[in-house]
Amino acid sequence: MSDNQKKTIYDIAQRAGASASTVSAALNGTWKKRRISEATAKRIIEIARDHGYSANLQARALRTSRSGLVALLLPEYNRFFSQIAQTFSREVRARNLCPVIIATERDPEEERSTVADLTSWAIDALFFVGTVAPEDLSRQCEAARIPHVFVDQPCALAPSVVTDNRTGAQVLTREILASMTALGGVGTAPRETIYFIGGNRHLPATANRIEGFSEALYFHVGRVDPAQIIAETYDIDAATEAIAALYARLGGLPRGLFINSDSVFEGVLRFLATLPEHELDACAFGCFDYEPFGQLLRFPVHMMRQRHKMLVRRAFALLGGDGTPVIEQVQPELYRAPVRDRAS
Amino acid sequence: MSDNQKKTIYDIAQRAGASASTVSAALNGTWKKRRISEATAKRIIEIARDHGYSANLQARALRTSRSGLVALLLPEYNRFFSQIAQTFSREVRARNLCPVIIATERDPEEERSTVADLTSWAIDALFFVGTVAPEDLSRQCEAARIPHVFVDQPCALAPSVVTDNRTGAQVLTREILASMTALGGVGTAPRETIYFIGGNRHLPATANRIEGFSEALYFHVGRVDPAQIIAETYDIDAATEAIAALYARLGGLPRGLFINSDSVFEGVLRFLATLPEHELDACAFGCFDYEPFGQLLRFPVHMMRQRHKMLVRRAFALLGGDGTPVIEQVQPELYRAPVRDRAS
DNA sequence: GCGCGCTGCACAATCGATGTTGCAAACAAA
DNA sequence: TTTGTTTGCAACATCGATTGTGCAGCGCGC
Repeated sequence: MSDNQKKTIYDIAQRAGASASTVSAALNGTWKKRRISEATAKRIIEIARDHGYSANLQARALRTSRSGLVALLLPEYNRFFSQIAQTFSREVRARNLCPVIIATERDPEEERSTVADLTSWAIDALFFVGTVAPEDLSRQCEAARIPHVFVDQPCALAPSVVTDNRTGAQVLTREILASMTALGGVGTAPRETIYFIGGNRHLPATANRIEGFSEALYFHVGRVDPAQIIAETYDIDAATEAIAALYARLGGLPRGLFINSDSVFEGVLRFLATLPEHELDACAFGCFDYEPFGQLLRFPVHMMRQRHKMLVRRAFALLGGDGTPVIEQVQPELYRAPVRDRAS
Repeated sequence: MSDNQKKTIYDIAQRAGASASTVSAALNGTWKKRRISEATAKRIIEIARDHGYSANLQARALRTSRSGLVALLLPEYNRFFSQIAQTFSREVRARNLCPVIIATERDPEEERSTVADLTSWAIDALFFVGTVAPEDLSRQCEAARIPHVFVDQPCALAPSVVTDNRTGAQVLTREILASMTALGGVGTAPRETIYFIGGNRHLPATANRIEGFSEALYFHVGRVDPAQIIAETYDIDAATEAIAALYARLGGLPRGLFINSDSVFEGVLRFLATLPEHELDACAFGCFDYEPFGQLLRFPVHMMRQRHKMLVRRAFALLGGDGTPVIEQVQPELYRAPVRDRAS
């Protein structure tokens, strides 16, 4: 029925015996404003449908200088970021826009050039998740007048939505301490206390979690030893080494462990899997990230789940604002691991 | 230094005392072909850089009817698909193109309309991963003359790259059977044999895995009971129920379990976590998907890792072809779980 | 001094959709 | 009949980059 050639408004105009501008108005819904009779509009719309017309979006974007594209920059597709991507994708499509998601692999130069590319595409808005150099990126967007928001990693120059890492860490730490109490109490001796492991203390997220951790711990036992905080990197292999080193140094596991992310969890677990079960039973674990498989281990692990839906929704809401730098905090949720019954 | 207004080739042309066409040629590298002197070209390029010029990609795409966008459609961002997305993203960017990744949530209508949208964007190529209605989508692309490839789910009308599920399932099954032998042997009695659990027998991937499973099993014990195959859905809750039902029916775990995907694994594990350890030790597990946490459980799980990089690379290679329907198979890799020593 | 070929560039048409402006026809008011 | 007013639509310029075509100027041969 429809020729397989590309259709333009001019083709439709010819078929309808109307002009291109009339067709345009009919199809993009502005026909009322443009005083096109309802009859003409309906007729054109039908003809367009019959011929399988679909607008050339480049042409539209060129003319209107709005692309209908909304972009998300993320470091990589790990579990957390993938969830963010998923929600982002839904939210964007719900607004009849097109999501563009790009992983920049934590490379600042890659971030820069990607933003430049997106600028050339006349992106309507830009979301940054966990970027390395927020301020630079914000300036870049500012120059191109692109509305933007930061998620998970705050920026001093633009609206940001982040997890309340400090409070979250306090809550998680308290939960671990409670479990430790059940396991024989919290003391100040190396083997009787809790350790914070993983993450990068120079990044805001980790820094805030360390703060919350320290506060909760200080409140409980009155002191915090810097040696209790091991936070140089999120690297998974480094995590395995770090926990092994700690184990060697203490002559066993400590009574509590605050694991600072999914990837660190995986690394730590690699070591833990080599230990006999009774050693694991004598340690209380908490992880600041939610990992479904964490529920399925043979020992309980408390987890802090970041609310990716809320983060993304708030970010969208902030986009509507005037771009003033604010930092919104979203509370994470505690998953409280049930105490396993060791019947067998 | 540079005004914060948008720059066009006309602006640059003025600054350079040249014409727009010369600027265009200089900037997009065709200046040699167009007999622009090297001196002029260099000068223009420098001026463009100084003024922070970046081409309007809509205009370019409109004129050339090539957008430089390459799209990937996937059902959702689970672990496997996220890895695919990651590699896809890299490969596309390595070719100086822009990746557009969209999740269609396994909804055929969503798939259709997304492809229509992408068509309007004059996408250069389209990758489909795990789509519901491959043939319809292929016809749609054909009509719009968009080169396309199917990954992970074959299409009868277009080039496809899929994991060799049949051979993979054979290998995995053999591995599980070997472990079962060590656990007391493979028999035909319900508790002494192996079960296939999860996935949808009406989808090609699962169907092929069932084939491979059956072949390996038949070769080993000479018979396969249809009751040994439980494959109605990938749903995670359904998996928990299915394994619980099986456990109830058999009065315990069977001696071997073939788990047909990451999500099914999670569901099954939810049930397994409630069992005493010695019951788990008496069963050999295999999972057709790779899940890092699977290595870290207290019992061994063999896993088949799909080679996402290879899948994506082959898909790119097929794009170069003439679009003839072929199905390329990629062998998955076996992760052979070490036998845990139960010292403690 | 004329013609020829080459070099180096400018001109202008074009891609498809948008929206401002203009202009007939229809109708109303006077 | 003349003068407004509204209705319904067509013409045309425009967004910014690409590309076929044209044409000066120059060197060279004869």
